[in-house]
Amino acid sequence: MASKPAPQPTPAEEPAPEKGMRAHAKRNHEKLRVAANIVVAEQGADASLEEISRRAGLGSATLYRHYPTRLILLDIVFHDRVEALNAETAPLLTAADPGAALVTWVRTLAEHFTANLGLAKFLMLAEGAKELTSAHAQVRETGKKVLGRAQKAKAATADASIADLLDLVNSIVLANERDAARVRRLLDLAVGGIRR
Amino acid sequence: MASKPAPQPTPAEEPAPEKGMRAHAKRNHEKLRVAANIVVAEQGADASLEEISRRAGLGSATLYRHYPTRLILLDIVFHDRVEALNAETAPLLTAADPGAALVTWVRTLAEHFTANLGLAKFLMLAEGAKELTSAHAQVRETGKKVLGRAQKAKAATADASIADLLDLVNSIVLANERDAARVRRLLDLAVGGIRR
DNA sequence: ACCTGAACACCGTTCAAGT
DNA sequence: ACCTGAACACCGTTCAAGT
Repeated sequence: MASKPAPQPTPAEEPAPEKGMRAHAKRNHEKLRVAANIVVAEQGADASLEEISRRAGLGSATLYRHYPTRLILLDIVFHDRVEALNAETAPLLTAADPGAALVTWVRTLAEHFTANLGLAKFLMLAEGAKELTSAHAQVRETGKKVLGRAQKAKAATADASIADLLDLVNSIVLANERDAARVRRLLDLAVGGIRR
Repeated sequence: MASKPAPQPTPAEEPAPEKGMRAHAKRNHEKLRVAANIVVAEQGADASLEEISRRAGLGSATLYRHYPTRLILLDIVFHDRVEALNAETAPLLTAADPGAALVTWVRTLAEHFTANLGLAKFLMLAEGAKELTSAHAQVRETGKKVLGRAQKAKAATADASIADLLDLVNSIVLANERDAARVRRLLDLAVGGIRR
């Protein structure tokens, strides 16, 4: 058992060997991620970056080094949530009743959006920046198919595109993000229509 | 004609007589109002108060003296627009077709909201702060009656309240305030419903 | 009575200087 | 290679000091 394998004579003036630096940076990365999760949960997509670095115990410039843009940071924060949303809506693609599936799709989105403050705005920002990763693109793709199936079954108006539908959901969520019951009520109204 | 009615001996250390001061203050008031109109038209309800005072050529503290809260300032800025909206929607209360009147009411609101950046948010803020002046209250009252007539004629779902309807309109407008065509499209969808 | 510079407590973002 | 204090250009709001 060669327990001490001839350590490289690392100069004293260097704070740590390269491997140690990377490990240190990695720990900071992680600290920032954890802090971002907390602060974004509290403040949403517009969370103060200063506050995030403060909670991580680091300077704000370090946050910028690790996450050059807000969108990149939000992408890390919401990655798992987007995947969970996709997993939950996937079965709707083969559901027996396409009309009911569409309603469920809208309600599931609303649930995830109100349960995760900032998620709706993040998806909007990601679309606007055309930085769609596979995860976001899949939200839209699933929605498109669910809507298409409902339209083919004459269970949804042919007028609406997936862009319209996502925009409608996002608008209602953004304006009422902290009131899940209200979001659900307004979405049900919009899906059912006001006029008779 | 007693032209010089024994003027009070105003001390020299006072910069101007009371009447002059009031006129001066009134002019500043007006400068701020004009600047607010311009900047709010550009930036909406969240317009920078610093920018408004800068454009008025005054210190921001002076703005606070004249308009202690943002809501008070917005109330001045939007007063005429709210009255115009009320004037335009009033005939809908006696329109022949209550269902069509409801659709027109929604579209008229949308037009005014997109034509006047910040108006939708101002009305929301005013409701939240319970500082409804008669002008805002009338928007709601007219809407309530128009909706009620449509419901009585079985031309609108009995599920929707005026609060729901205003909230729906406001949500869609706020998220798409700079794209009037998009607002109209999404509102038509919501009024007509997605599901068949 | 009215106005204002300056202060205070915040932002987001960048960069020279440190290790 | 990585981190950070400090700077820069902004906010909204308040207040002592000026006239």
